[in-house]
Amino acid sequence: MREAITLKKIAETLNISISTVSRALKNHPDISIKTRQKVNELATALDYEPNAYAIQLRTNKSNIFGLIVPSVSLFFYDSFISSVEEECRKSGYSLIILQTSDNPETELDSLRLCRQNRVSGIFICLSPETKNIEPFLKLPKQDIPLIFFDKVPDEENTNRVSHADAQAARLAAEVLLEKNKKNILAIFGNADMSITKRRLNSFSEFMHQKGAGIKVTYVNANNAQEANDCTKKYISAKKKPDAIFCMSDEILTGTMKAIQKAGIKIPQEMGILTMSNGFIPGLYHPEVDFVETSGFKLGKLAFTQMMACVNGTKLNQELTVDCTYISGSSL
Amino acid sequence: MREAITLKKIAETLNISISTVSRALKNHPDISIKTRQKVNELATALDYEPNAYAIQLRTNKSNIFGLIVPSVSLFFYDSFISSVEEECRKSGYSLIILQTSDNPETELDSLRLCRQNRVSGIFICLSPETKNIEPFLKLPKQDIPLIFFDKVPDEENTNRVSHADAQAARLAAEVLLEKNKKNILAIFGNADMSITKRRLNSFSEFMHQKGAGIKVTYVNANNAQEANDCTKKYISAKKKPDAIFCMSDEILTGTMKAIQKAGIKIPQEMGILTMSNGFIPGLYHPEVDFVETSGFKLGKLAFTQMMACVNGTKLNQELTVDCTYISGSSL
DNA sequence: ATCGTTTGCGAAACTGTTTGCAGTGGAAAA
DNA sequence: TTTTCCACTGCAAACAGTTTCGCAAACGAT
Repeated sequence: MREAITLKKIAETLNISISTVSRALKNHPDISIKTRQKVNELATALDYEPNAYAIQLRTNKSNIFGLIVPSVSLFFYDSFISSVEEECRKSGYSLIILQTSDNPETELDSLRLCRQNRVSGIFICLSPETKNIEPFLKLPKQDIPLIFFDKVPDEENTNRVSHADAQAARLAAEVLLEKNKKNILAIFGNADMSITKRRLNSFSEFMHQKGAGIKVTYVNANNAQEANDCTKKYISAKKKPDAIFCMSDEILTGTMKAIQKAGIKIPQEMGILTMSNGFIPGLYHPEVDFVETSGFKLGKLAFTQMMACVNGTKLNQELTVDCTYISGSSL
Repeated sequence: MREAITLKKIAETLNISISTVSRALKNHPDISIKTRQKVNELATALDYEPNAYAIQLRTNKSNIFGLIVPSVSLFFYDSFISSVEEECRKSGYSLIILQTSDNPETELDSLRLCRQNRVSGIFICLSPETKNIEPFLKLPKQDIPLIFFDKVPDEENTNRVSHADAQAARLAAEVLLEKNKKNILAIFGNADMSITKRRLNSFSEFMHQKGAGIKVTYVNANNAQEANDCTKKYISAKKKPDAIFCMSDEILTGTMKAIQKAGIKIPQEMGILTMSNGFIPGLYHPEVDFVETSGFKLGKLAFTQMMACVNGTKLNQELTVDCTYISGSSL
């Protein structure tokens, strides 16, 4: 094992003191230009890089954020991560990524890892299984900023970023109304998740208020397969729905499978509307209309809020990304 | 800013020395059970976590790997990352993720960050633009294990993991032969990438040897749009191909767009075969046949090779994941 | 009473970097 | 000659944790 290059090694090689080397590398005016040149040359030759651990130990600041997510490779998380990493890089931070597989225990392990690494802040998307969020709420008290994203808890006085779920679901309902749909199958996700509740409540509230004469059937599906199953059931009924609303990409993929298998023509026989970042809707033909919920935008917002916290601003509120309707050819 | 909990703080509170606290927390037999209990209680109450930086500084080992990738949110990378993270977690490592956007400069920045963080090893998928890989080849000389994955360079004496591209492309060609296709449009990726060369060479070699009477048209497409364009061109020709082979998911999405738009029936009018991890092919109806190139498997293999390096075994060879044909309904 | 062993704990060194302070020379000013 | 000043450089402490070494005190055996 070759030892790493340190200030000490450079100092010994040049027969000067460590502090001189340190200052020379930072172009400190105290050090003579001759010495600075010598030091810089040797440092470059040896590929010297300062030891982040020593700096972090000294300053008690880490320049690393932790990002805890159910899975990297699931629908929208990748784009969120991509977006946050990009912002981190711009601001000189790095990102440690931890997956929980929706397991609350693993979530706590990840939290511990973040704490051991003295991260400057944590982004977390809670798993639906997590009931006790106390360990997370403790963090801000220890001056570790915490940003909940996407699946945020209801607790007030926390930093949360999410899509404007209510607005987005309402927008979806408006679009369906405008397109004159009269018999809608609306498929939502896991009934326990607050994101589901908010989307469902807003959607149904709007339909109650303005949707006179419209029949809406509400269903919960926990995954793509369940979405597939219930779509199959409803489209083979006598009175088929004339439109299906899917709350998410995951549900859309299940639903589309059933529709394509049944050979139903879109949009002639049935309309489709989903909520998505647009990638999956764009794969189908015709391209599926969607209310855009962008992981990229959410990531940028989350990072902005994180930086505010790091800089001492205590927001402790929920910020949301507004959603827009992107027209496809499926309605 | 509340100060973090340290051994020192616990020691002062209990009026004992730091070393006693350290030993007590590790259940060192030297320390009396009474003292151990006192210390453990207080540590738990204060949510003490050892400072990873202090440990890493002393031991010069980091328990962190760096993973450098063009983009987190692009086709197969998410599943690779997911897989590597999972393995890291199991082995007590963490993962810093860095995106390069296929920019060689950003690649070098990421490398520097990894070095500053004294990562225990680096996984990297080079961007196609990168011509000079010298900075990366230096790493192993400094005892920083380096694993190239997916888009690996040709250099011998490096650790590489990739799909068995030649075997996979040959398998694809075999399948097309078996299905009795006679006029094949084969769309490959960026002509500069070694992964493209290997797949193309193997595919065409097989066709030359065994594909008597089969017409194969080879095309390169740099992205989904180009794949779409060239598919459109060839399927509107007088003598349509009876099968299209896509080298990757990215190409498949472009190709499928053109096929669906043209209303061509699959598999009756045209067969489709792609190389993929299976997610995207499964979205279409009928589901697209593919030769499986799994990011998950590749991630596991990469991690295995990394651990071998960390443990001092110098492999310096290319390992490959064998690919299998997964039958869909598109051939 | 003396010696050896065990128990329980503390002091100090070590990791790499930064930084305030304290020199050390040499030259110029008095 | 002496004082002052300046340009340059080194010393040492601090960050948090681990580890080595060794010191006391207590206890039993001789």
